[in-house]
Amino acid sequence: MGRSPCCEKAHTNKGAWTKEEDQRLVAYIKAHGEGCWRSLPKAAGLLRCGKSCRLRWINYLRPDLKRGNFTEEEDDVIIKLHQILGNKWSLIAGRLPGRTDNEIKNYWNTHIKRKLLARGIDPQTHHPLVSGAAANAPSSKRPQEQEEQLAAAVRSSCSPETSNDDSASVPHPHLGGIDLNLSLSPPSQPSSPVTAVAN
DNA sequence: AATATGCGCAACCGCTCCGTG
DNA sequence: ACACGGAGCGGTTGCGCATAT
Repeated sequence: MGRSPCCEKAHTNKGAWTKEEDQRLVAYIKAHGEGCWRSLPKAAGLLRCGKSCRLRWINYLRPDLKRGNFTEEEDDVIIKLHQILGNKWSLIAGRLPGRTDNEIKNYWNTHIKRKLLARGIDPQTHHPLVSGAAANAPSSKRPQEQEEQLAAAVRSSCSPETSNDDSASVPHPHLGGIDLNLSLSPPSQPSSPVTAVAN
């Protein structure tokens, strides 16, 4: 309904990023930090949409990214978290330092889905395929509810700081013994990621 | 060696959420 | 209380590479 586009499409590049564009973006964020994405491209001298810059930075250029293969342990964490959160990739990514939501989403769709299907498990419901997959998907909950559920799980079982009984060492029952450190924290620590860039 | 097919990753698109005036 | 704009998220697509035929 007449919503203004996020950028002037006629004057923006699309498709794969060039080395020069990457360098410009990195240099700008090093110097100024992650500010207003909408105005960043112009300020940085890039013919890109702000959203595109943000995505490129978060998914590829951020200095704290791990990259490389997922470990078995990470696989497991993703599966467990997906069981609780559903397709909330950003929340899942927040529990896996160095991994991005896009990366996890891709990994889920290409590897884990197949892995679960091979085990006879429905990747959406995490229930056995044979029984009618009419189970309620976890993603039907609102994000806030999910966070609250996670926080509650932490308080009741995973928080060594706040709990004063032995349950601190007992992970969430759904999590199969994995300590997920489900504290409510933003995916990427805002402690000046710019300064994390090696100079 | 050439071609076809499948797979994985990077990027785009559109929608929703959230903050601000 | 409402409208608007920006940021963030999830789904989907397209391209390039690897493998099979």
